[in-house]
Amino acid sequence: MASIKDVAKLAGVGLGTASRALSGNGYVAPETRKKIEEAAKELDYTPNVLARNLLKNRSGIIGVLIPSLDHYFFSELAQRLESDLYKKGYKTMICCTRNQENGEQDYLDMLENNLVDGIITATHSFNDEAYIKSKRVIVSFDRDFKGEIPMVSSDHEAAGKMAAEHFIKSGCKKVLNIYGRDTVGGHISTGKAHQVLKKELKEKGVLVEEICTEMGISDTEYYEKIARSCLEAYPDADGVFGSDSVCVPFLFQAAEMGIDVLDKMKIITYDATAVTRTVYPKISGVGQKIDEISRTLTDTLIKKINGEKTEEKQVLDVFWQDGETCL
Amino acid sequence: MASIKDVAKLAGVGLGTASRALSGNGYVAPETRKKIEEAAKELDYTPNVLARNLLKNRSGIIGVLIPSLDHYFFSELAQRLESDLYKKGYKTMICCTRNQENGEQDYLDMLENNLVDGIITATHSFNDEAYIKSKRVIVSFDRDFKGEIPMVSSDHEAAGKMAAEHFIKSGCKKVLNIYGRDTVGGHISTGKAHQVLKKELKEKGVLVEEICTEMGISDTEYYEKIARSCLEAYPDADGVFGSDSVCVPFLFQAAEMGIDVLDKMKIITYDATAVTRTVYPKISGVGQKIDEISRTLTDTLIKKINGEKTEEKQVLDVFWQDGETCL
DNA sequence: CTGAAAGCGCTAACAA
DNA sequence: TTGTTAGCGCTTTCAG
Repeated sequence: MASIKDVAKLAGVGLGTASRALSGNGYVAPETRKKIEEAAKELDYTPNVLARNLLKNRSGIIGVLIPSLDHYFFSELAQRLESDLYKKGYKTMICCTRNQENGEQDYLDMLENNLVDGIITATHSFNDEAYIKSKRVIVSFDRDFKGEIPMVSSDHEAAGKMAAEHFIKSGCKKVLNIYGRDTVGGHISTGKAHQVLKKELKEKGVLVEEICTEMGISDTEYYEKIARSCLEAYPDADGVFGSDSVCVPFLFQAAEMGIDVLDKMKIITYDATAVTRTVYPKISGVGQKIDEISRTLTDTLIKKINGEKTEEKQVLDVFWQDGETCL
Repeated sequence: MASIKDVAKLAGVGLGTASRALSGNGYVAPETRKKIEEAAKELDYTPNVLARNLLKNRSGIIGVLIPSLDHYFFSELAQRLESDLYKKGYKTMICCTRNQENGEQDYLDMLENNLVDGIITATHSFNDEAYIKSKRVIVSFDRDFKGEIPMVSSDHEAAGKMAAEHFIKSGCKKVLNIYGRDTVGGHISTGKAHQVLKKELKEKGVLVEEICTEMGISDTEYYEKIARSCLEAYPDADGVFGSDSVCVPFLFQAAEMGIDVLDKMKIITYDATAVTRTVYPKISGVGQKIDEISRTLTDTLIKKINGEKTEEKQVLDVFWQDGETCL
């Protein structure tokens, strides 16, 4: 591993000169520069970013904390984040906190450690204090740290309203409201959409049945069971509102049970990630603008890194995805 | 940011002693240790890994190069890799090379840069030389660097045979063999499975129609179009072999066109990732053992990091996924 | 057992 | 324009 010292020696110049020539900052005579570049090439020199990082006290790496990658929503979000961060000159360290014993704390330590220049967190599992204690650069997705940490989220309230509107427009009389039990209290998350949906529907005299599922399960069979038991328990339901993980199996379990879902009930999914478009019939629903979320998170993070003032809370629009399962 | 120097000063000890106490290497008197630890706590000291990395010339980070995260197979693989690497004490830097101008080279540079301790590459887009030139630690998934770089892959030949067997057992007479055009010549990849399938089927007198799709497209609509045109062009086909991205839309497009696929034709998917189990009817197919792939890649990489000898080529079994679309 | 000093590879300030 | 020097924060000899 040739160092810049070796290059300088071979080129017959001082250490500083070599550094300036190679890093491109500061004045170097064209001739000298050429000599240095040749020496560098000959020695097959590559700069050691570790040393540079130590000096600048930055690594150019951003930690992205998500529950898991093999989940439609998060894999899309991670994809966008990686891409956006790359464009801004940052590398992405991916940190999946689900399945990992002490993962979140461990990853959070990277900030104190200077291993990452900032963290984008999109998990809900950890206690707030550890985050807030950290004085470094953190931006949160969909999780409210009471103003201590800038947050970006989708307008879950609008999502609930939008869904309610479509159920009502479709003339639904009894809607199954299926959502994951919130593991952390007080955080704004998709739960809000379910609350609003309920309120809106009740006001219009639509019956709402609440079905609580366990959180954080990505097991297909679990959701299939949920779907089956719902279909059995509420044969007269004519509407379903749930996450993609719920609605996709719902659609297919109904088919398997010989129920003509399209005719019998309206399904509205929340998140409307790629699967809901891949399957047939396409599932109608409310979607989060993942690319906009990613861009906003990235921009906010970089502002914070640069010491600029950032907005405390940025709420992004949701959109309606046309499909076959609801008007 | 309190440094170890500050801690030493506050504790009234030498720099080295503080370091030994805090890092746990070397002898320190219990009393002294206590003093140092208290000082560290008081100053809220956290070690700067950047400095440690420079000294040790390692970062504890592994680069994982994949085409994209929002792809069923790769998101699952990335998930497993992150988890396996974490268990071994490494952090994962995720590097998506698709959509990124000069991404692969840029990420590859990280190795030379010392930013990562090793790279697991699962992309097919780049020229081999850049990889082979690099003398550092690389392990490849499903890509043959002619023995220069250890490779892990699935037994695509067995996959082809397995698929053929099932088509034959089901009495198929005309099978559509749908595969992406290989962008890079000579690399072993899923293409091998399609070759073998063709050979095996022909030997048994089964007709095989070859359908070539563009590579690297994750656009649903594109595959829907493919499915439609196949269904129209080959109304008498009774078998389909393709990737998940092909088979899922195929199933649903057929349904949309009012074709009773289950009755009319057998579908065998290759990769059999989670989607193929989520949808109904479940799609039969050949699967790659992603967790085993991940474990093998990780183990091999770590062996290389530790300077141990590694196997040049490790071929892993594929498995049959029972489903409704083929016996 | 402990302190001082050297140095990982690089950049930046200061002279020359 | 260039060379020298002083660190970034840490670990690790090497004396003591």
